[in-house]
Amino acid sequence: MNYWLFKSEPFKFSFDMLKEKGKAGTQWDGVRNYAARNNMKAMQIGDLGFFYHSNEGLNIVGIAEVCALAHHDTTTDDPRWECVDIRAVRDVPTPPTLADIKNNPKLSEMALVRLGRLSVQPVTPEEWKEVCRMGGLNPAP
DNA sequence: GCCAACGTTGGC
DNA sequence: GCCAACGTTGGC
Repeated sequence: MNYWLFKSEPFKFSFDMLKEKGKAGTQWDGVRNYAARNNMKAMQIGDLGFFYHSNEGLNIVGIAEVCALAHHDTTTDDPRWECVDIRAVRDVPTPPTLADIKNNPKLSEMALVRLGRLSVQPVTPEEWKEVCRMGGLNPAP
């Protein structure tokens, strides 16, 4: 089991919209970055990921689960681009903000801090536990 | 709205 | 295959 972080602008696709998709979830399409795509190709069914709102909110608002392995992104004809499907698992009770994360020395190596523009990021188990603790999820899922 | 970071493109 | 130019992202 691995941990990840999905970034989205809430006015384009928010965590609430993911929740409305229900158990079937939705394909995480539109990613046109090789590093982000490679992360998705490495995902397994049942992997968990934080759902981060960029531009507005700047916080980790929910937890999502990978429910389909990487497959062709149907929003393009280009065979290079693949994506996984994810579904909402639960809200984070007290969403940690980017500032909170930057202020936590344990999280100074997080991709969210170091590689701000990467839209799909790996999260280490230590970072996962720490962010869950900050978010009011204890023990971590 | 500005600007820094960084990925991509294209000329050589 | 290098590197400058350019475009996009995203925090502030």
